[in-house]
Amino acid sequence: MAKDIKDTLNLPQTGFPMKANLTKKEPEMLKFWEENKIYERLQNKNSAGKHYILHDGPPYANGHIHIGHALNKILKDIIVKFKSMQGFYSPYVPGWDCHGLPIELQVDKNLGEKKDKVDILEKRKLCREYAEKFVDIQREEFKRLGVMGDWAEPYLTMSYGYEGTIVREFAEFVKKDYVYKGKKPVHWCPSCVTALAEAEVEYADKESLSVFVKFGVKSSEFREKMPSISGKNVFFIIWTTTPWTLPANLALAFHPELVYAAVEQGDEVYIVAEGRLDALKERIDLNGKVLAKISGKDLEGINAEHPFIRRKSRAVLGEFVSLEEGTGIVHIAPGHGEDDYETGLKYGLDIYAPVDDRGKFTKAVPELEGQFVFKANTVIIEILKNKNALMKEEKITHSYPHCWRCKKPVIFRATEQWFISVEHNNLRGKCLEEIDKVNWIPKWGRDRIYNMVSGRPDWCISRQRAWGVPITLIRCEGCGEFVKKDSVLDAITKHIGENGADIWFMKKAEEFLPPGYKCEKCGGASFSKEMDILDVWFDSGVSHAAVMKKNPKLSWPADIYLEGSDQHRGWFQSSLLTSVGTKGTTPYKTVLTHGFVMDGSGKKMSKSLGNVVAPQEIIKANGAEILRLWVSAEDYRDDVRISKEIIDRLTEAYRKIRNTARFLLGNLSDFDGKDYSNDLIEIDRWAMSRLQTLTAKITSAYERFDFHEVYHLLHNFCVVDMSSFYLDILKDRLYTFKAASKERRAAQWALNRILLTMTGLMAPVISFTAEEIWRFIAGKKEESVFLSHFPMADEKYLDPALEEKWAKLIAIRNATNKALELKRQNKFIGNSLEAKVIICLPENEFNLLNEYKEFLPALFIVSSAEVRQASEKPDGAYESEEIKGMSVIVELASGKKCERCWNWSTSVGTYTGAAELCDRCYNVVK
RNA sequence: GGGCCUAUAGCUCAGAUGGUUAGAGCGCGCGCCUGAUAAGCGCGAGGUCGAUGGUUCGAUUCCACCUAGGCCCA
Repeated sequence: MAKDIKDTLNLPQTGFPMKANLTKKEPEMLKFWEENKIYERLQNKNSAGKHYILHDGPPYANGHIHIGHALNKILKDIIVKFKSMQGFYSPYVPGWDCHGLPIELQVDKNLGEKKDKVDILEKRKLCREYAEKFVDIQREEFKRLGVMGDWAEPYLTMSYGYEGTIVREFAEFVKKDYVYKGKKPVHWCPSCVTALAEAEVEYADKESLSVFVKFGVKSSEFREKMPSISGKNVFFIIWTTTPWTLPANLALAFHPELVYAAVEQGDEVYIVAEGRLDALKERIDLNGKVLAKISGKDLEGINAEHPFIRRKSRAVLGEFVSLEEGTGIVHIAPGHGEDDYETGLKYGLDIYAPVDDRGKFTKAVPELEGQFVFKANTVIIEILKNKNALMKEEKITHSYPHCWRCKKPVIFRATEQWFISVEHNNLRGKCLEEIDKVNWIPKWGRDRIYNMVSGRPDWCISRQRAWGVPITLIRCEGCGEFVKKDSVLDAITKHIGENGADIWFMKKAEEFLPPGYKCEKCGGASFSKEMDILDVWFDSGVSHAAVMKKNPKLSWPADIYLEGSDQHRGWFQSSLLTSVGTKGTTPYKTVLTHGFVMDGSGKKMSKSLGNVVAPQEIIKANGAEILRLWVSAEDYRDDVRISKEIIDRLTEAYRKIRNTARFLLGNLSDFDGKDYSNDLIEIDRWAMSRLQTLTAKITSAYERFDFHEVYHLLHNFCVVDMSSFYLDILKDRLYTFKAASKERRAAQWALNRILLTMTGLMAPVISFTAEEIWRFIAGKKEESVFLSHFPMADEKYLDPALEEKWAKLIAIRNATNKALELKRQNKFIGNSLEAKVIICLPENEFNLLNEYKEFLPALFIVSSAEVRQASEKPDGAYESEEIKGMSVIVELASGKKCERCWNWSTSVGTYTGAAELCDRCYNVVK
């Protein structure tokens, strides 16, 4: 019998599963997108539309993708999908950065012993294969995330065409005279006779000889600045752990903000930082009287005497000087240290390094010529002693860079390098101007890159490596002049564009020159090729030229670049420099940055801490969809976190969204698709208005790239407006009314609109699920949700006044729920349909609620409801804290429970043959 | 050490030109329902708004310093 009654209801029916089973379903959906060319069709559909170009920053083709890659690519995908659904022509051409050291090192590692024997072309071939392998791996991993794009035709910085563009852009810099050869200190292994990159350096403890050295100062230097010590025997004291760099000393650095003290000891006066006096008392027995003090910045320009070479050593200023060690005065050898080099550039000092490839002194230092630097330490100490310039020597153990191949200590040594000048042609100034034309999101990105560009040195573009695009310059063997003739540069560009950069290593220098070419300077006919490799940042930096300009689908400049905030120093800057250098303007209109992915406690992930979360694991356990939801839920402007709890919470949220959609689908299974908009009752119009408000807010959030708002808005809509309110109330109408009644059809019409809109709104984020829902929606025409237009708020249904009015009704409903809950706790009622409520309200609220008298049982989901004036409040009523003057009485509803609709009614039992039905149900069923 | 940034309930996020008991959702606890059921509904408990000083009648909101954390440099 009960079963029969149930059959008279319109219960939800759908094949849309409650359990998502994402790990299995996602690959099927990917196949659907691929086989049906959804991305391609989306592009074709919009090809006449306004362009919105997101230009992909190329990840490095090395290793599997990590969670940071996933964050970056999903963010890009959300933007591309949103813009595309809005009708913008927004093709996404992914790329990879293929050249460079990490790949070369990996190939070297694989080669083992053979690495130094294999020829450069063979090694380059292996590098290319290695990069290709990881391009393929990463491509599959990115596709698995649900990211749509031109995966079949990505850009690779190692493709011949791209290599040609790199050479052409480099040639542009040469033609415009930005490129020069200069010196810069690099890590150098004197045993392997090679430059080393930072990644090839290992730090290990080493015992060194450290020395305190006196630099004499002519007393006349202090006449004006420190008259009290003028006329005395004054010395600056320095401390160094590399005595061998003393022959290259050209300056002494002081901190501008530190105070320096002149200490009298015997007949000499020593100047050291005041803040080091205590420490030095112990270290070098410095305990004399302080005669005078002077600020560091006042010492600038004073000349000291080199202790054993006839040369001045200038007092300069450096922020890097610290009080942690030494004397607060730092010995500066611009050819042998990073700070030293920077300081040297600033003060126009020679980048001087009188040491050869094998770490031996050159003839520039006659007394040490031919001696290995580390061995020369003791000789230098002897010399210092003889000159009475040594205050103290001692052995110390400190962390020192070692070569990762031969494990021997390395040195820092200035070598010839190629540079792009940032001062030439006011490149820096122009970049700074361009920075202010860009929309930086978040806006502090502007300050960050502005400060970096303001302070950056010239761009060192040469690397002593094998894997990359060569610096394609040809040198006259006779006079050393480089050929910078346009026609020659253009010919080289053509060669490389057609044959790839390998051609540079296959042909002789002369083969790149016109037959019979003679040096324009000296007339020489013998030439050699430059063999250094271009910095890979130049490769990716010119992607705006190699990709945006060349790919006919794209346009220039890009609407947006989107990368991690580390790229303010990296790609954003190299792109800016190359673009401003050759084209005069920035290649991007907007730059959006995201933070890094941290573990659940905000700490960075590391193998040693064991807190690394791999995207592959989350995909396997929860599905890429959860990862996508995670990306949207986090505020990526700051660092984002990921943890089991976060993923668990998101999985819950996902289920809620999914189940809401499922409920809608279930209740639409018999919808006839006709227009019932004229039959809507007020709560339906309220729901429609809420839907428009949601659409407007979510659209705006997407436009502002505030995806976490999209997530919260969507989730809250499902939970608050739909599940716990509208849908809960609607069940009675949907289940118990006649299937084709206009009341029920009106509800279905609204639900259909809600479902369609929600699905479109979620599609850029939870694409798999949106597409899955889309397939279950009857009566729509596009094959994929992505081919449908992004939902637009329909003004006709937007009714703020109605929403406001209903906000009050909802408040009263909430207060009523509290009263019902008390009775439930008392076991007075269970289901709220067992109750009748009597609501007593003050004038305003009474009038409002009284308008809805007939609707109140539905609103409160009770069997009966009555409204009274506050003055009629009986004793023992529940008094609301939230709504002043409101009180509620909960009574048992009169009559009996209708077995069909479960409402209590006095009409139950009055129908013969249908004693278990209420009048409403009787009339439906009869 | 420098540049830039972050810190609000267990989690993800709101919020205030400084002004009554700081919000939401989830989770958690208690309960209801069994016609969204590995679902749905209700109620409730959770926060000295990172710490300390200062400005102010009043600061979580402004300022300074500190701590923790992050990116990039050194």
